[in-house]
Amino acid sequence: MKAEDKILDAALKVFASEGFTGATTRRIAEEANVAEVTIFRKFQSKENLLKEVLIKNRAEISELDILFRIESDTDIATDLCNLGKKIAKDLRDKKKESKHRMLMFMLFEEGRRRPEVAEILTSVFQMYISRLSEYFEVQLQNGKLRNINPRSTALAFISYFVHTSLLRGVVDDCFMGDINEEVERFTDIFAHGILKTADTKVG
Amino acid sequence: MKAEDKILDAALKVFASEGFTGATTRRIAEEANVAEVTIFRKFQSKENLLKEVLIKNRAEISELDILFRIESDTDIATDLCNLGKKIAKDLRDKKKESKHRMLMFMLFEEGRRRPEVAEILTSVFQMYISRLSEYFEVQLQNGKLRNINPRSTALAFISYFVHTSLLRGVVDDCFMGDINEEVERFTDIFAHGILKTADTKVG
DNA sequence: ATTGTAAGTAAGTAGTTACTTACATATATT
DNA sequence: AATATATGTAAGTAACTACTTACTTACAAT
Repeated sequence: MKAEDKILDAALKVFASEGFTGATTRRIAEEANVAEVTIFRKFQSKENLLKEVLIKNRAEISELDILFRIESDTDIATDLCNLGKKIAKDLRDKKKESKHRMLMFMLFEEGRRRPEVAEILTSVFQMYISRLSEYFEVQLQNGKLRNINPRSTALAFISYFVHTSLLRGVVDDCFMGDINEEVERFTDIFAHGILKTADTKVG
Repeated sequence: MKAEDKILDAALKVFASEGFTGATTRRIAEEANVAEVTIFRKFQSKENLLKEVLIKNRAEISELDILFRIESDTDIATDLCNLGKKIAKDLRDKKKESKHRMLMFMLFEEGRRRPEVAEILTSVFQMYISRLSEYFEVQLQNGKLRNINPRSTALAFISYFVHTSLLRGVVDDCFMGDINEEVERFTDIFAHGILKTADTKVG
């Protein structure tokens, strides 16, 4: 792994856990196993390092687009449950040291201070919401859903996952037991909330 | 207003917007309209100032308990909608410069770094969830709800409000139109998600 | 063998920050 | 009037941090 990439990865990690102000170039260098001066040779300034971290991960996030593409199963409740599990799994995947959660934290924290960061958070959310909205829109036209607003519905769905994932980063696992079970419970409520009642069809 | 209180209020404001590390005692002093040295005379250290800010606002937050007490209206959908509007209103109340949102941001941000802060966030959430759970529990025994888990349901409900409130602090209002309308849409879905279907009763 | 490149070591600079000390002033209490 | 208490002004200290400079080492290409 090249020094530049090691630094970028380390920087994301340290920025996410200490915040931009709290992160020191020394710690980033330690984390990356490079000399501190290498950071400045490659990235000129801490400010610019942040910029590059965002650029790199923005690209990575865009590919995440796929995560929100629903593999339709004819059954909406099952669709949502599977999607939910997929999202929840991704937001706590330890293999990639939970890059998405680190990014999420950074975007939320630094977004309040830096418009460029807020702009990224905005566009990421817009992407997620668009994807989900499309799905709801289609199901609405299929006559399977009650009279709901697709965008608001998408936001509500996503809120649960982002919030619990943020919460888990702070209070780890004290509210929630088994994650899959929790997701099942949530998506069950959610699906019932938007579907035309089964009874209506039967009756 | 006494210097001590001016400092505590200013500190919450600055801590919430800049983070603990990013907040300087100079800025807090400016914000409070006191000399910087007064901060140290009253609070000894920045660290200790944070502690006192938490103590003061923890007491204030405990009173918030009332917010989650549901004024029952016999109709669960209406109950939840009213509760939602009450929460949403409180989380953006400008009169108190949105103290709750400032606190929320601070608890989420600093909670990841300071166990004492995480502990507060935990207990605040536990209080909220308990209150709501009780309500769901009762309605469950009244036979009005589907077979849901009260605690998971409470968490899901709260997630929407915390998340949208956090989001609003970063991307202000770009996803959501009129807040009350959004809340109505969400609580409509949510109520339908947990209630025994109307059709069942009719048919 | 020479040169170029990527990286490390070491020392230093300038600015900031938490916190201190010493002294002055205003206000309230006795 | 005298004293105590709360606050301000001003100057300074020690530590830290972003960033620089100068020199060295390792290695690959020519």
